[in-house]
Amino acid sequence: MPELPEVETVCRGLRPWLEGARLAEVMQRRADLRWPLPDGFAARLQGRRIERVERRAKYILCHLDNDEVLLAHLGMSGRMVVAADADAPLEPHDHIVLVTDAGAQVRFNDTRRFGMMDLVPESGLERHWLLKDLGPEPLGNAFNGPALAAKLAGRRTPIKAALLDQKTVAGLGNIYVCEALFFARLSPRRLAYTVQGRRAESLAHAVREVLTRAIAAGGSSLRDYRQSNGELGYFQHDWAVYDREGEACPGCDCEIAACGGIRRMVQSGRSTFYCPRRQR
DNA sequence: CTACCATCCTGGTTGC
DNA sequence: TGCAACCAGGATGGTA
Repeated sequence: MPELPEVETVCRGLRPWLEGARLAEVMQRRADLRWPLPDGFAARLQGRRIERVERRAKYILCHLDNDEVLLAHLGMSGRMVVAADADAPLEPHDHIVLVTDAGAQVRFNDTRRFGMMDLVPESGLERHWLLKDLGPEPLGNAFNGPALAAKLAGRRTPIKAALLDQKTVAGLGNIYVCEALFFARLSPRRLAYTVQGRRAESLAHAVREVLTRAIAAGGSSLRDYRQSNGELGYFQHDWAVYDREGEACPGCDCEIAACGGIRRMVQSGRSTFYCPRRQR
């Protein structure tokens, strides 16, 4: 699912409804998502004020007024839906419902239930087992060519797999890895340790660029994903290679009949889309 | 370290 | 049309 641009869009959509609001009521409709929810989950949220909504990688962090943080991940199919009508009946897979003192409702809906929520003390946030090994934020100051090169040094795994690894850089998923490799003109098969110097510079730049453009478009909408106001993101129309097998490469001017256009292959069990002519 | 696989779930699409 | 197989934006954990 949702990768960094979609999660960023969700956070931006939630802020007007949640920041500064107090949770008047929290409905927990099942005991577990991907993992069990913590003991007393709903009761511990009830009455708390949400001070800030932040994003770290693909995680949503709601900082509460008691120095705890509501940590959430959307998994593959998770959505945060702001209910226009608070009386509207709950949908299937609406697992958690937050009701604010202003009467707004945020419903966490997750069909495949690969998402998670947890309550974490602010002081131990960085040491949380899901956060402690995350690499740098790709849009932060710590992410650049040399930093990426250092992470890739010595790694004999394909660059595609290295970028999907959240320890290398945090927040990329299958779509944006394919897109970034295309713009950096690097083959997804290239071994990670060979991406150094100018290539690492170019890749770091491509990652930043594609994420920035995707956020500006409100993310990509596949089957499940919508912005929290119900609008669709539209970056899926801007994909250069993802889900475009057989189409013409937007960077080459060759005849499709001759080159076959964009290819699809499977790497570590996931689809990779690329242009074999342009990406080396 | 690395690759590979299974796993958690549901639902939409494809192919026979 | 029916039904089964396959596929999907994520991420962990085990094995060899």
